Amino acid sequence: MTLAEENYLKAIYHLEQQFPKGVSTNALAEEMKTKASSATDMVKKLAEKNMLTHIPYQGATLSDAGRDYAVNVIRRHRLWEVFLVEKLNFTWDEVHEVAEHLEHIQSDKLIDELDAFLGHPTNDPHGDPIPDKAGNFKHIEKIVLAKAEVGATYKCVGVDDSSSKFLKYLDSNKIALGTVITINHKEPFDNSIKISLENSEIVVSQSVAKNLYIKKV
Amino acid sequence: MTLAEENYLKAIYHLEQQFPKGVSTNALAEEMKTKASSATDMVKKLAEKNMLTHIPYQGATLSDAGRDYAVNVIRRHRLWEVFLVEKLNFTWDEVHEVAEHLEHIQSDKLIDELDAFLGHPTNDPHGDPIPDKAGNFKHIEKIVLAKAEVGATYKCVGVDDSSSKFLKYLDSNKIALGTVITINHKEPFDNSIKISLENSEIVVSQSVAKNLYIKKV
DNA sequence: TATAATTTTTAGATTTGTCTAAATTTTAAT
DNA sequence: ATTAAAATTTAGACAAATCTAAAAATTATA
Repeated sequence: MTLAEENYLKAIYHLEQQFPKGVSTNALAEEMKTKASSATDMVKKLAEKNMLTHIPYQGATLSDAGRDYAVNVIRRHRLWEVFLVEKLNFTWDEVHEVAEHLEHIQSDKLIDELDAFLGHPTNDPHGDPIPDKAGNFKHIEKIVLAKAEVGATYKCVGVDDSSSKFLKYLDSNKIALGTVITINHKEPFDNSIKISLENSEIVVSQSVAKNLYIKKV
Repeated sequence: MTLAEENYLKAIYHLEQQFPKGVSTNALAEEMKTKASSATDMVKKLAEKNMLTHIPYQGATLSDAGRDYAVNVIRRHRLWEVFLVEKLNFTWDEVHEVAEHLEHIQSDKLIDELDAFLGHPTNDPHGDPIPDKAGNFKHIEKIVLAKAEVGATYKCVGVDDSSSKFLKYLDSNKIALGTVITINHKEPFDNSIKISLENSEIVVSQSVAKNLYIKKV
């Protein structure tokens, strides 16, 4: 599996959550920031390698082998993210790019030892679960802040958008994973939400509310 | 700089120690396990990028920029080797291959933080010096075991050949970096050397003696 | 110093992953 | 049910890094 192939597998895996019936060429091209013709070429190649099935004009669906492979790449990525934050003083908005490179290094011993060195972490710095060696991982029952009930109390458990901009916004508002918040008011006009933190009360926009995952405490 | 370019720079840097007047195309091709025509192509490309000067039919010499770049790749490689041995339980014969990949990841913060995390090590697991951030490193005054004096006592400080086979040979004979040895006898017939270790006396062949670096204690 | 042997370079082809532009298929709209 | 729009695929081209085979330059030899 080449670097490009691994990146496509990962992209298809992510898109399958959103489009379980098959990932379209256009969606894949957009995710990979490339052109539809390139996506078609790669999908064909991955189909040849039995990593996915492709019905022309219909879409692509990962095979078991392809899904396993993608999950393994995700495992590598998330373990490196934990390493960067916990051992090398990276902040959660800095890790993604470097982990994109580290994730492609192929060595089972490397990843198994890294996993042990980190104490078998179950979640990466953005709250996403880390698959174990067999590819299994737990879904936490999380909801998006936008769907929170007024008056209830929640804990922040993850982000949908892990762009540097969004993460820095959260930092500057003292919102981190584990932060406990209470929903004070939902404004119907613009879908903004007023929340209480430990020492502050802030209003977050709809776009923030749609990208922050929370869980009832 | 692409991955291939970095590998060529490193190879030319190593060969310059042996051929200070210029690295020949054939020597470079052999080091890179490729063909002379490929080496020519890459040398031309690196000359375009001002990483080296190339006189056709004469050889290649790194520019200051090229040498700095090569030293930086070597720094990355050796720091990762230390990480693998000290933190992830790799043995000194297992690290090279994985470090070959890790060394190409481009992130100053990554390497600076890794360096600090490891406590600014000065030597890699094979005894080779690790350049600091500015590219400076100390040469230890070491000699090859083959040149040792009979009766004298030395400390093992490095290896010339870091192949798994050679390192495993040293392991099985309880020779590690830091091991103190005494030279008992040099056999003129086959240039083998009889040495004493802490709890044993062994005879090493000429090829071993030429690949183990030692230093007077 | 010619000539042979070796080394190096050039020329042209190949693979991977990408692109643009054109052709084809599917979906949507009238 | 046609036609228009959108999505997808195909065809052909390109850059990077490699290869083989042939040409050119250098070095060694007789």
